[in-house]
Formats: sequence, structure tokens, C-alpha cells
Amino acid sequence: MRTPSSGRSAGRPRDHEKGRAILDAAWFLFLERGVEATSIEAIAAAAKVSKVTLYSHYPDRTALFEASVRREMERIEQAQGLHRHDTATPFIDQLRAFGLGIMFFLTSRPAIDFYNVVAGELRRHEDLARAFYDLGPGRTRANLAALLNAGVRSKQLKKLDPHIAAEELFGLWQGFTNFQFSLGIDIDATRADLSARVERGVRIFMLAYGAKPVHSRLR
Amino acid sequence: MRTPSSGRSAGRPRDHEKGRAILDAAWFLFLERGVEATSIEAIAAAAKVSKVTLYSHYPDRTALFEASVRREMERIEQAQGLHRHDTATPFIDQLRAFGLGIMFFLTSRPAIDFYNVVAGELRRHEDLARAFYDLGPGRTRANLAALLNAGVRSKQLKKLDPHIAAEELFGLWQGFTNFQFSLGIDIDATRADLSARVERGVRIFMLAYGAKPVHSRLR
DNA sequence: TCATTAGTGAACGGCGTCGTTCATTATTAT
DNA sequence: ATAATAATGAACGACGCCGTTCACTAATGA
Repeated sequence: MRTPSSGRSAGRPRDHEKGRAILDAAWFLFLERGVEATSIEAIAAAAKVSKVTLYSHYPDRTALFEASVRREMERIEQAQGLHRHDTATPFIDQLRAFGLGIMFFLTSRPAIDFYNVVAGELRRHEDLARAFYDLGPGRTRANLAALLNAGVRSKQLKKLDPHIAAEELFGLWQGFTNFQFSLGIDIDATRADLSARVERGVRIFMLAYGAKPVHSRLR
Repeated sequence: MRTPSSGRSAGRPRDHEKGRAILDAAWFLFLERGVEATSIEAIAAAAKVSKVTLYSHYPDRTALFEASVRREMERIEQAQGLHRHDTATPFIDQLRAFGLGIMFFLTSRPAIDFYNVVAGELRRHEDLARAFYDLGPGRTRANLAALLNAGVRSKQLKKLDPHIAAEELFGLWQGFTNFQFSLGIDIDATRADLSARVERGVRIFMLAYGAKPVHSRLR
């Protein structure tokens, strides 16, 4: 067993640049040719790294795969992050911004790539699948639910189940697009129409859940 | 070049049973291990067919893959088909039935399997991707749009863009479930709740697009 | 300086797969 | 019966890949 990296300071330090280059190359090839069709040797070559170095960083295929997925998840996390609750801007504009943000993100290359590569493969990595769901769609749903809850508290929305309502609103935005994204069909056209799509969704959502306007407060 | 199958009648005829067995085995293994990870030899063995026979039916990997995908598409087509426009049953019940049907279908093993296997791989088969989209999601959207159009004609719905409205209604039904289905997360729970989900979607949809009830026909 | 660890490049034995060939048997039309 | 095609099973050479070993150079701390 040669795992001296557990031992602290001595000798030449690890070149983390190499590690990153390996992940870059792996991810690139996963997208290009598919996960199972990508060989370790091809990854090492693409990363301009010797095979031994690769094995010293990641003991085997799956460790490498999981590491690359997890790093990509981190990227997604920070790309998708920052949903500041800006009480200054009107609530409905916050909804619009949220919708535009998430749909814009879902149509981005990294998101589409990630989802396509990962969706097929993650069934065989149950823990990764759960982690991805929690960090991606699950997080989005939670954020949206929180935003809707704020809308309820500020009397902009009727009383509602935030989880359910979030799902409905997101569904209105998403429509059939998930199929298009996965298959690479009409993505550009869809992307060009995002704001109209988001606006339509917000309007229907407010029809269903918007609080009655003040002037019609009977009872 | 040994392609005598172009010559008509003479000698022993092809055993199409073998061809089907090959597709069965291929599809099974594609689901089990992934497309790229499945070898020709494994398929031949699983189909209890000699490798030579396999090659006589399908010249190479991709031909076999495409054939298996296309056959699975046919199955899906007829499993999803039959959207009879039943003018007897109330329109809103037709909506419910449609929603239940499509969501039930989307949560079925073959649909989930198909989509997972195919989504990652079809990016490298552009024509197949298009064919699948047209026959799957595209067909659903068209059917739903037609149903909505009927609702407009029978004055149950306001004037609307059937394509857009179909997308919105389907989106309401789908919500975040597509992620769950792809990742295999909480599928059973979601499936148990389908009818309530469909009902919520129909209600919101009718709020947005339902024709005004007769007694409130001002102007 | 020297011990220690990281990284290189080349080569290894072994394995699985590909696509083909061959001799042989099975099944059908004429 | 006979010609023709389908299917089998086994074997083939070639290739790519895996995971490891080896001798070597590079970079760091003590």
C-alpha cells in the first residue's frame, strides 16, 4: 500500500494543478464520448499526465468519475446560488427573476451537459444521485418555496403549500423543455423565448395564488 | 460481401425470432449495464445466439443500438397511443384522464428506463433523437393541444394558443418529477400521488383558461 | 546535503472485445 | 435429391485497455 499522502510534510508536494487537469480532461471526454466509453488512458493523455500520476490521484475509474461529478456539482452550485431575498424589489419581479435565472441556467451548456452525462449513469451511483438531486433540483425547489413563503407573509399570495406551489410554478416554466434539453432539440429557439415563457408562467401562477387586489376586499 | 438476404426466395429463411431475441437481450443489457458498457458478445450470449448470427442481422454496434431503440419506440408509441376524443365524457374529465395517462406512463418502468438509457446516448444520434422527440414528447404535446382545441371549440375554454397552453398544463402536471424519474428518487411516493397532482394541475389550468361560468357573463 | 515524495515514460502480462473465417449442421424452396 | 441460405461453435489475429512495475528525473523539507 503506497498512500504516503496521509503522512504530512515531507518531500515534493502534490501538484493540485494535475488533479484539476485530470478532472477537466475526464469531464470533457465523458461529455464527448460517454462515460463508459472513456478510457483511463485517454483521460491521462488528454490531461497530459502520466497514467501513474492519474492513479496516484484517483485509485480507480469510479473514484475518478465521482470526483469529476462532485466537482461539477460544486460549479453548478455556485452558478445557481445567490437567491438573495431582496425585499426592495416587488415580489412579482422576484418571481420573474427567479424563473429567468433557473431557466437560463437550465439551458446553459454546463447544465445540459451535466444532466445528460449524469442522468444515465447516476442510477448506478445511488448516493451521488441523491446528492445531485438535493443540491440541484431539490435546492431550487426549496429556494422557490422559500420565496413563495415570503410572498405569503407579505400578503402578496394566498395561503398555500409552498412545496406544491413551487412545483407548479416551476412546472409552468419548464413545460416540455426538459425533453428538448436532454435531446438537444430546438434549444436555441427555446432559449430565445425564455422571458416570455417565464412571464406566462408567472401570470398563470398569480391567477391561481395571487392575493385578491385590495379594492375587491369583500367580506 | 455476403448479403444474400437481398436475393428473394431460396434456401433457409431468416429466423426473425432470433432477431427479436437479439433486440430483447440488447435492450436488457443496455438498461442493466449501460449502452457503451455492453459488448456484442454479451448480447449474443444473452440472446442465446451465435455471434455470427448477430452480425448477419445487424452489421455493427450502432445498427443494433438504433434498431433496439426504434423497436422500443414502437412499443412506447402503442402503449401511449389511443387518445380517443370522447365527446360523451365531460371535457374536464378528459383533461384529468389525459394527465393521469401521461403521468402514469412517465412513471412506468419502460418509460423511465427508455428515457434514461436514451437521453445520454442520443446526443450522438441526432436523427434518432429527433425521431424520439417527435414520437414521444412531441406527440404528447400535439395530442394535448388537440384536446385543448376541442375544449375551445366547445366553449369550455377561452381562446388560447394550444401549443403554449398544452405546455403549461403538462408543466403543471410534471413539476420537478422529471428529475426524480431520471435519478430514481422518490418514484414510488410520487406515483402514489399522481391523481392529486393531476387534479391540482387541472384546477389551476382551468382558473387560467376556463371559460367564464354562464352566470357571470358581463359584457 | 540528503531523505522523501511526486511525476515521467516505457514496458509488462493479462484480459476482453472486435470482426472474421472455417467446417459443420439445420432448414427451406425447387 | 439438390442447391441455397441460416445458424452454430470454435478459433483466429489484432487491438485497446487495465493496473502495475521499473528506472529515472523533479521538487520540496529538514
